[in-house]
Amino acid sequence: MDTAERKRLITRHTEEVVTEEELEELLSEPNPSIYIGYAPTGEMHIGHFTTIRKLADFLRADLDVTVLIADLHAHLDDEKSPFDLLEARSEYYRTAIEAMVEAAGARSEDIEFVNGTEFELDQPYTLELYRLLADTTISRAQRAGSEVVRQSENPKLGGLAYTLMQSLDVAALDADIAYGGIDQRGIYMLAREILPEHGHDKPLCLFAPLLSGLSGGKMSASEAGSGVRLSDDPETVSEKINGAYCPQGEVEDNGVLEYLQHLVFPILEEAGESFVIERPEQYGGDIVYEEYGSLEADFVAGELHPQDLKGATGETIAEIIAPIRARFETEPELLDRAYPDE
RNA sequence: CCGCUCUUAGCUCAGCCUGGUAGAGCAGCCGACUGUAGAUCGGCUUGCCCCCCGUUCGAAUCGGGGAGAGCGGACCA
Repeated sequence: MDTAERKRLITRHTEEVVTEEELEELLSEPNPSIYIGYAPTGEMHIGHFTTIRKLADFLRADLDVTVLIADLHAHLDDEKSPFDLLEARSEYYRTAIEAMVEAAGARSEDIEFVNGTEFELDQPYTLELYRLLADTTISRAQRAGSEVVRQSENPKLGGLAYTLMQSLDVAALDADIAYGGIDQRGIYMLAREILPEHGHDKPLCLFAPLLSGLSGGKMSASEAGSGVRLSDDPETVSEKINGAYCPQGEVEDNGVLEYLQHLVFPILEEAGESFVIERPEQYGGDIVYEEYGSLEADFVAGELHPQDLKGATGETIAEIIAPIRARFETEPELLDRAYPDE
């Protein structure tokens, strides 16, 4: 596989590469590596899946892929996860991520998993962390983490340590590329700024798009109806899609279209399938789309009605998450232990 | 260590002074209207009023004790 093809695989369906030149250069070196970190907090949803799907592309492009289960981070961020649940949630996250990778057509054994507590408590790491703490202003760290760390009237120090630790993780895991949702941009830009000052390599960054919530705002793990959970059954998926904010002809803040663009079509494309919308004769009969662009064009032109679109979208998404959902039906205790109060 | 403030619906808070067992906004749910959703209109749900003890016929409200949170001061001879 040539460099151009590898680059295409790595960057397709992403939001931003920092920088393309650096990526091309990196791909000429042996064994380039990429990592993504997840703080095991709320239950995973299809937004996570859009991001994790890409790991299959990275493997195809012959990158070394590491997934960090950032257990400490889950607690440092305003104690989103109680300390006592870190282990259970880490286990759930790892299983869910493995299932997503498998569903994306790759082998989860090809990915290296590491928990934060396996190295973030070691002396070299903590010493380096203290040096970063000594060298970074509060406002700089706050700004970098503002899209990731929970903001509150009385912010804890943990949120600031979180940001520096995530920056340091890139170096500690020896990753050439830091990958994550575009919300992580602030933190990794900080990493690019401060890691070289402390004798580490400047990481490349690759960002995935974030999906809007179905009610118009950002998708949130804590807001039950705002996104499709991986554990939702087909009926629930359809209900959520049917209830989504989806103004006719409008693309802005339209969660349904975003799901199609960033999740459904990329998967169909990979599988060589097309998107079939069943539609009553009175509204024009069934219609088939091969790619997202023409669907959006029809939608904007008013030739595709939201209700027809929602039906097909719900069904397709339910099929997409079916294998992941099945994984947890065989081991329901994974979810029960991770979220005992739900 | 000392002082002050706060704790009431999922969230933000009002009510407390002048006791009569609780309200608003937002959220949520259900209808109407749109071939979806939203918006709009109509309707509805929800509470250990932080805990314990006391006063009282009656305590969210008054008194005492305690817990949690926030802020400030002091200590730095």
